[in-house]
Amino acid sequence: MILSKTCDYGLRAALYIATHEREHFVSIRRISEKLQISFHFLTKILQILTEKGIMISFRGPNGGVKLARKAEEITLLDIILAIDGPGLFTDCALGLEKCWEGHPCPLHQEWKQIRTDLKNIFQSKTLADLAFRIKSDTFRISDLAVTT
Amino acid sequence: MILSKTCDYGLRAALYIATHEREHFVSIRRISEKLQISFHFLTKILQILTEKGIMISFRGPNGGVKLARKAEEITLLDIILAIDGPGLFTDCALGLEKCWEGHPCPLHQEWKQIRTDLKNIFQSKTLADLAFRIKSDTFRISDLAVTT
DNA sequence: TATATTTAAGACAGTGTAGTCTTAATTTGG
DNA sequence: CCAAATTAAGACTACACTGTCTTAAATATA
Ligand code: SF4
Ligand code: SF4
Repeated sequence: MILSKTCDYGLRAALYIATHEREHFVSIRRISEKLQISFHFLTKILQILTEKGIMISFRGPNGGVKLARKAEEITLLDIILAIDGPGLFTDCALGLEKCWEGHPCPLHQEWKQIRTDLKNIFQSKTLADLAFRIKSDTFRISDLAVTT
Repeated sequence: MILSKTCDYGLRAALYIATHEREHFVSIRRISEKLQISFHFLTKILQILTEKGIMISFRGPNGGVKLARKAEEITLLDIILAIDGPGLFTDCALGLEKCWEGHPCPLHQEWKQIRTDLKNIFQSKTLADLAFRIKSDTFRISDLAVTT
């Protein structure tokens, strides 16, 4: 898996939130049910996103989490960096510790290109972009056929 | 990490072997020292490659492992599939279990392309290709500066 | 104020990957 | 045949990632 399971859950939750009103808090319980993710586990993941300033949380009745910025201003990369860190975009394909340019591993060129492509994709897609696709009902963020 | 550590070790060991004579067996002890990989762990990894028919092993003095086919005929993909399996080239970017084309996750297009690019790179590079780069002494397969 | 709702925090368990160690089997060479 | 070298096999340990559970803190509303 290219992203950790934790990160996949975080992305899917963020997309669920982005497909709903920005003004309301969405309860984690609800997200966990809709996306079929363990409630407690998801709580911890969203706490990370809250600490990192990507989400805002609120306790008590009608509480939950919501996006800290507009969905147009949050990229997938923001969430991936918050949860998995930058490793995917910096690590060596062969697991070498030090990547000296000028004396790199033999996959240098190809891998560097792939890493760049990957980063560009995640950086160029905002939550709003994907939320739009999801709302069109052609795309889904759960193994269930329908997610409301 | 895009490949498991086990797979990185397997690839690096295969590249080390490919940079040496095809006719001789190379001892696992030597590979582990040159590449700074735990001997016993590497033994198990190379056993996998032997089981899968990518390597041939031989016990006793002057024993070791060697490539079962010519280095020109073994691709990186062969080794990755043997160790990590096909998941990297088939799994969903968001971790969904089922990937219905026609109702996929919202990263469908982009991710499918990246997966294809990745597979093409690994499939188009043979051990011989990379061994050539390594022998030119510009590239390395260890954190050490020199690997003989 | 009391109760219900909801996130926060942290302890804890399960699982899989990574790594270590011991013993067995095979082969060579003296 | 015997000793040394080397892979095979499997038990075992260590650690990180995933997931569960319990208790605390904050908030709304009746
Ligand atoms: S250049 Fe080579 S050594 Fe450096 S990160 Fe890329 S693949 Fe790894
Ligand atoms: S199309 Fe979408 S759902 Fe299917 S594997 Fe690709 S990313 Fe995953």
